[in-house]
Amino acid sequence: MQKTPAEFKAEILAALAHPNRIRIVEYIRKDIRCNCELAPALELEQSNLSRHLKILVQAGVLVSWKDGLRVNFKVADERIFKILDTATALAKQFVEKKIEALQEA
Amino acid sequence: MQKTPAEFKAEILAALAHPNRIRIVEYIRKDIRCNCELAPALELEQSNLSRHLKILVQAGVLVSWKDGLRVNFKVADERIFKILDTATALAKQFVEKKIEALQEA
DNA sequence: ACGCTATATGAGCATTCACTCATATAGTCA
DNA sequence: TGACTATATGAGTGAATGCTCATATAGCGT
Repeated sequence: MQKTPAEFKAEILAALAHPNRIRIVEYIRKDIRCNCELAPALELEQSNLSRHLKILVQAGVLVSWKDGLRVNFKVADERIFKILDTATALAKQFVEKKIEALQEA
Repeated sequence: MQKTPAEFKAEILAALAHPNRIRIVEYIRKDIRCNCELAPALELEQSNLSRHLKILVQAGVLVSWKDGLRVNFKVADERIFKILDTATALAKQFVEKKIEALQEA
């Protein structure tokens, strides 16, 4: 079945729309990391991390390649960070507005 | 319970990460729309649409105000479109790369 | 071959999500 | 007031998600 444009956009956003996946992407930033390094750093269970990484790769957020036993990852495109940074700015502004509204009341 | 930074970012992305909600936001773009106009235009059941709109408002993607019987909506911030447009560009590029890879093989 | 390390995946579980139908609420107008 | 319109919400359902434990696979070094 053919995917609609909205479905394509939703897919990449859905891949990013999870706290642990955001932590993974931000931890990797410009460096190259392997699964084995991420698990202890982010305190994620190995199989859980592996599944999150798979989701990110399948959505095109990360690219991965094998290096012996390890699988390395890097962020596929700088624009991923633009999305995250914009989301951060919006979230921050939204929370601040809410606090303002509370203080006025 | 205190929300982590990653959770805040994930929330706004999760609000956007659904095909129907993307369609809603893109239909509204810069215009002001009411629930009653969106339902037939997007072919969404009224209660379903109402719930999607609630999610978008709660995440700060849309702002709403009452006007008589109607509830009107507009997109809260231009940067929402930056996120959507970037996601679109990334999705497009990713699909194209996949097709290339298939043709090489 | 063996053991060891890194990663992937099957199965099961609890939770959340998207949807629909029916009903409730709120505002308008005669 | 009552009829009508617009929106919200309770309840139920099936599907998807995130997690964990256990097991499988794959590549290394001895």
